[in-house]
Amino acid sequence: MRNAEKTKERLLQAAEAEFSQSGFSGARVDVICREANVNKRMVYAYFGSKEKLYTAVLHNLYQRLAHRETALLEEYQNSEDTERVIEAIIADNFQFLKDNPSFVRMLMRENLDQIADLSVAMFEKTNAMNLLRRAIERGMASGQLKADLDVDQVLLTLTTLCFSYFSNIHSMSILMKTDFTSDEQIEKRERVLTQMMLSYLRKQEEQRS
Amino acid sequence: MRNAEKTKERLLQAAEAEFSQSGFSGARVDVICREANVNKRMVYAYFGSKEKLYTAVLHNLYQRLAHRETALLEEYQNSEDTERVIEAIIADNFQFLKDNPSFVRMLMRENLDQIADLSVAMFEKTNAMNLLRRAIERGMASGQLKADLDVDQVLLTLTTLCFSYFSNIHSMSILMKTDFTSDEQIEKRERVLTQMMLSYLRKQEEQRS
DNA sequence: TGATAAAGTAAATGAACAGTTACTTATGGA
DNA sequence: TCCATAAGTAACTGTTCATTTACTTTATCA
Repeated sequence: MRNAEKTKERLLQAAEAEFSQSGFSGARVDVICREANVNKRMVYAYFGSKEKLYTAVLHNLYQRLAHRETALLEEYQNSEDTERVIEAIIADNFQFLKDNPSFVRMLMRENLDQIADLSVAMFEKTNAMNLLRRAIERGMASGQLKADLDVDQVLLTLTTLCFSYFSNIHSMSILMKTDFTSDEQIEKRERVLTQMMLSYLRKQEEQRS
Repeated sequence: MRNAEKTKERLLQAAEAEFSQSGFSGARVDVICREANVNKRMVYAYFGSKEKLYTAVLHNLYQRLAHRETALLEEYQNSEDTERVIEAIIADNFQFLKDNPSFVRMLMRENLDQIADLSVAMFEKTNAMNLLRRAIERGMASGQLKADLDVDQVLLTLTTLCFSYFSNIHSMSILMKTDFTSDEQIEKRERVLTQMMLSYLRKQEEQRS
């Protein structure tokens, strides 16, 4: 009946929903407690303050991301097939962002608010970026990809294209009168982006349909 | 000494700064008043409520955008040169987003919060999107561009790439250890994006260096 | 079994804040 | 010049909310 771990877990989950929905200052500790079915007192017992609860939520989300990235890295770090690696990274990104809408929202808020130190620390450890960078550099060296690519710009483009599909999905749906939140549209977007990026990166003579 | 118009204007400007900085619930009416050097009472006399003040700020920003877009439309709506039109639209987007960081922030917040009715209404009137659509369709018909493009996806890509450079500029600067806010980097990004999009859209045989 | 520490509750406290009220001062037309 | 009205001020009100306090219940192990 009494279980500190479970209670913490429920608080964390409710907090993730509330903070990603309403932001730090918009979020209500009372709402979090109501949703979690936990007494307000426990927030302070377990987390210390609203702010520390927010940080815990953020930390938790970055953990999930890091976990996926590690798996991806292990699978592909020795792959010679540049195009497969790029495809896999895009696919992984799409899957993660689709499965974790609150991650998308929290990251948007981090971009708006101040980029908490925690985020800075996590960004610096990110693996997928390094994997992608190495894949592109290897592809350029081996002649699979164009030789004159600006690697940083390519990374920027690719990362940005994945993330912003999800972060601007609402305004874009209105702007283009299409529901981009459907699975069908998400899959389509992934396909289009992958093809576009590959066709841009590939050497001309290796161009395929 | 007393001037209702000037007072309103000062309030609006201070409100734009405060709302885009802190969001609706994070923004403090007292801060807006202090910055504007205006008594709190006047917010309620002139705008009615915090919420209506927010709406006025948003409206004002959309007006600025619409103004630019109309000018762009007049200049390019009859142009036959698809590539020049695309270049001009990207250039205009970059200029506007660079000059109006609070627009970027407010739009991010609209995406996060709920997309106010006002935003929906403004999105529906947007001109640059239609101009771009027509330019691409014309380019496809005339054979300047690939014939099998998915126009909606291209519009999505282009709009997104411009906006998200500015909206994610902070996390990206950290992630890639580069200050993307400098004029130099902004110009570089515009150049790279323009070239990338054009090289992707062009028919293969018309490919240039 | 019963004492003690952990888990949980309900209600209070006080600060921050949006919105109001009652009042004062400047301005411009009669 | 004076008065009607618009512009502006300062202090107050009521609410919302994060955080605390004082108290109760449950579990565990000596």
